[in-house]
Amino acid sequence: MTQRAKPRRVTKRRAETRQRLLDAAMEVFADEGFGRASVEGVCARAGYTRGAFYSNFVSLDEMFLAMWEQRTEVLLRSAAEAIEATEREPVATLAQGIDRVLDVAVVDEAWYRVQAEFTAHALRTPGLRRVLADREARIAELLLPFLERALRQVGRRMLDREAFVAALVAVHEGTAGQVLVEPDNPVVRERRRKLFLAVVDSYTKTDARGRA
Amino acid sequence: MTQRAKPRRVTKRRAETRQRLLDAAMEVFADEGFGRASVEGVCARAGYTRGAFYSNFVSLDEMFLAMWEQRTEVLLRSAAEAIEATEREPVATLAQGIDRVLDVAVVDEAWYRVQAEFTAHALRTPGLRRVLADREARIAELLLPFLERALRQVGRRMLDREAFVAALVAVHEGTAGQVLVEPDNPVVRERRRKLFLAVVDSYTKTDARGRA
DNA sequence: TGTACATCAGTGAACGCGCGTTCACTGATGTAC
DNA sequence: TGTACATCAGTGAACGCGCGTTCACTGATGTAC
Repeated sequence: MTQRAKPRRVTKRRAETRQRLLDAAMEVFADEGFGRASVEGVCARAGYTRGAFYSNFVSLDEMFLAMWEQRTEVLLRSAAEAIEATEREPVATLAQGIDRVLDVAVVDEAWYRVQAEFTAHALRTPGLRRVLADREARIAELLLPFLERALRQVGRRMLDREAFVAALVAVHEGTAGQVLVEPDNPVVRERRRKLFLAVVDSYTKTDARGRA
Repeated sequence: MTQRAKPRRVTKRRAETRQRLLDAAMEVFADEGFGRASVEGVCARAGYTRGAFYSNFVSLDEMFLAMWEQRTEVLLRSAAEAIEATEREPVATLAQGIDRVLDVAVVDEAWYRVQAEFTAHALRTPGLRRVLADREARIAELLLPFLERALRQVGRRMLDREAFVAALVAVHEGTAGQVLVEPDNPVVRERRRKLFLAVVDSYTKTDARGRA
């Protein structure tokens, strides 16, 4: 029974402000950490006064969620595009397929930091676990068709689809942390690739029909 | 040239206070997040006034590091003990060995949250990456002898020792997150076990000598 | 297309609170004899 | 073992600042004619 009947005029300027604030939030959260970030700090970085924040968000918590969801969405979309580009050039070898997976699963430090803090935050905040679970489901949904096709091109097929995707995600997150802790050590990055290969090898088998 | 010549009397009472503050910090950081925690909050939880904090620590940052190092130390030690208890009852099957690994790599929510935030914090703070890297090295040091022995008992040996441990750690951290996001879903936990098994299988081979 | 008007978006000042940090002080603890 | 003394550990009050939050106001933006 709230008085939100009117559809509101809203528009361009407002949308831009909101977006600039969200972008500034990403930077500030990555630099200082979510917990240490202040409304004042985010607004200053975006070039607004604090009032602009309250005109667009209720709290930093709400803003963090909005920012995280938007960034996640963008990441998934760009991954989807990268994957579609695949359609044209089929995968020739398993190793080549792994490289494609690694191209999609980018290791970005700023995002890793934010993601780590968001996970901790979500585990601490009642309704947010589901948000993380849903994201994992969306990743699976997005990745499976691609994996299926790529594997077929190399004469393989998945044994347990869900478990396979979950394993890839776990390995991505676990090794991303290691890569960032020792950013200048190429051995760590190579181990990451090797572990992906091991997982693909374990969770798939050569297909009777498409052999070689 | 500081005036710290005197060895200071220090003792019991002080050590207890420090410990109570560190314990309170663990609770507060897990509950509210490191960034949101305040000196006041930690002291209140420990039952002291703020002065006690400044008598023992310079800043929350220093305290976080001290607390993290102490907890890490305790975890590693207790893991070492659990491992030594192994000496007596040899491992009969590979699956049994995996169970032992899973017993050591406990998934604890409070600690996971703190660890996630500490990692983000460390990536943000110049000298702290090394601390994380050193920890991984210590884990390897601790785990390798155990893994070697257990594998021998099952007639297997490691192909690349360092890569193997790194893979186990990555898989532990990646799947721990998944388990905590869906704590009531037994499938997720089972997938974790399965992934550990896959890794062990990939990074080791049956030993020519000790076959069956 | 131009103008007059209504509504909105963001400003900036104001208020107050929580808390970081300091410090003189006192009860606790260890030491010397 | 007991006592007197020195030093320390933690207290609690005080100060001030950063910042969250509110709100009357104004320039910007869209709408109607």
